[in-house]
Amino acid sequence: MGRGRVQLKRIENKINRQVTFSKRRSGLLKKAHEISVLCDAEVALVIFSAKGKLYEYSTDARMEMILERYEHYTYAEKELKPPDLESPVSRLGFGMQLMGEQLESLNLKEVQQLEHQLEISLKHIRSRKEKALREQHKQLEKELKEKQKVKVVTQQAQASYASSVPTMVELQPILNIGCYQGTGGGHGASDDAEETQVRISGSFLPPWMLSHLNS
Amino acid sequence: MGRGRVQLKRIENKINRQVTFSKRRSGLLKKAHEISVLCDAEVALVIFSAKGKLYEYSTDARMEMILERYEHYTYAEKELKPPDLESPVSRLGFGMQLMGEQLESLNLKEVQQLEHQLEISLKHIRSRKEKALREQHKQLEKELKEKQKVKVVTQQAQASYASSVPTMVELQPILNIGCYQGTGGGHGASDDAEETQVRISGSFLPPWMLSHLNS
DNA sequence: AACTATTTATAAGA
DNA sequence: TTCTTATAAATAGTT
Repeated sequence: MGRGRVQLKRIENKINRQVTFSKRRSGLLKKAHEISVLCDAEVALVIFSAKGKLYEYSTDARMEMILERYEHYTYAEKELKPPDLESPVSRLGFGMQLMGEQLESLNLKEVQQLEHQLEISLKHIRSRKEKALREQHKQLEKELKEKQKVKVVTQQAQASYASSVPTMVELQPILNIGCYQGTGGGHGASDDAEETQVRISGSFLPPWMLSHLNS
Repeated sequence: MGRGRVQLKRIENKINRQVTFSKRRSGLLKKAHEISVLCDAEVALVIFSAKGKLYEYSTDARMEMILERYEHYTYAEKELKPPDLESPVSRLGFGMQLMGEQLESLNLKEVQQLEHQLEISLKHIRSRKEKALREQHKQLEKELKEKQKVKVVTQQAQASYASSVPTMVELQPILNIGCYQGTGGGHGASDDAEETQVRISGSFLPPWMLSHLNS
């Protein structure tokens, strides 16, 4: 509507884009209000400008109620999604994702609280990792000794090998390498009985790192 | 737009209302998409028909994220309410808590993945913290300069007039209350062209909604 | 921020 | 419902 046809693509000229945004925004808000009144519909409209400023319209100023109604309406759909969204890890991932989106808008205090929380969590995780590592070491050592025993039994003269059992220090890198293998998007073929999924949205990377892959 | 002028009031004829709803709905969705693409804006539009059917549009199908962004943006206004358990930060905290409880049951691989994710997240958070710190610093410096300016002015005033003349500092809050400026339906940031609006009982009303009040 | 030439949206009719 | 068409509205480019 105007002197030229509209190409549906981002207006590159900044001034032009700003002016058009201003004009169309008021047009959109007006039309949202009109359909609401004329047709007895309930409308919620949220617009963030490119600069991040918020504009909104909602029927009878009931934004929260309409959004709640929306959440309720779409609730069933979300529950069917594959990953268990209620699992702690998924919830964590979701929180992280949302936080990534909003990081820019958090204030200093919030950011500091988050940092603190993450540090604590990281400490717990590492402590747990150490324990898991130790357990695996023990297991491997045990298996090695078993093998050694067999060797000793079958090759009775090999007693000198006993001192060559790998130490913890030597084992470490092997373990690390072995355990990082094949984690990309796959879930362990291990016990599915446990609900302990670490997979988040098909990826282990925080979603905001992948944002450039999205359309 | 059509063969007759539009009265902004509910269309009483049911058939007519339904037809108009259908037409205007598609028009509204189209325009929401257009402003989103043309102007690089983020839009969330939710429409419930009178019969309760849901129609929606959101930029890049990111409805949930846009609504979260909205919730966060308007958080300040809702500060009086109990903590929002659905907020990303709350959600994150809850996830962390549950995860702590379940840590023991994670295997080594899962724990390492979690550690990795947390490290990345921490990096993001810290980067954001740096930025927030810098911003706060700038703001403080600015305020200091302002105060010093005022001091100079008021000291001069008090020197030449009676001491009962209000200082700028005392006047400021009064001025702010008396001359409240709406921000074009937007909140916060001072960018984007402004538009005069009237705030009534917690809602911003744009000029076009008040047209029937004008003679 | 106003002003128009045009394009778009759409009310009514078929 | 869908299409057609006359007209009202929105708005792109200009001043």
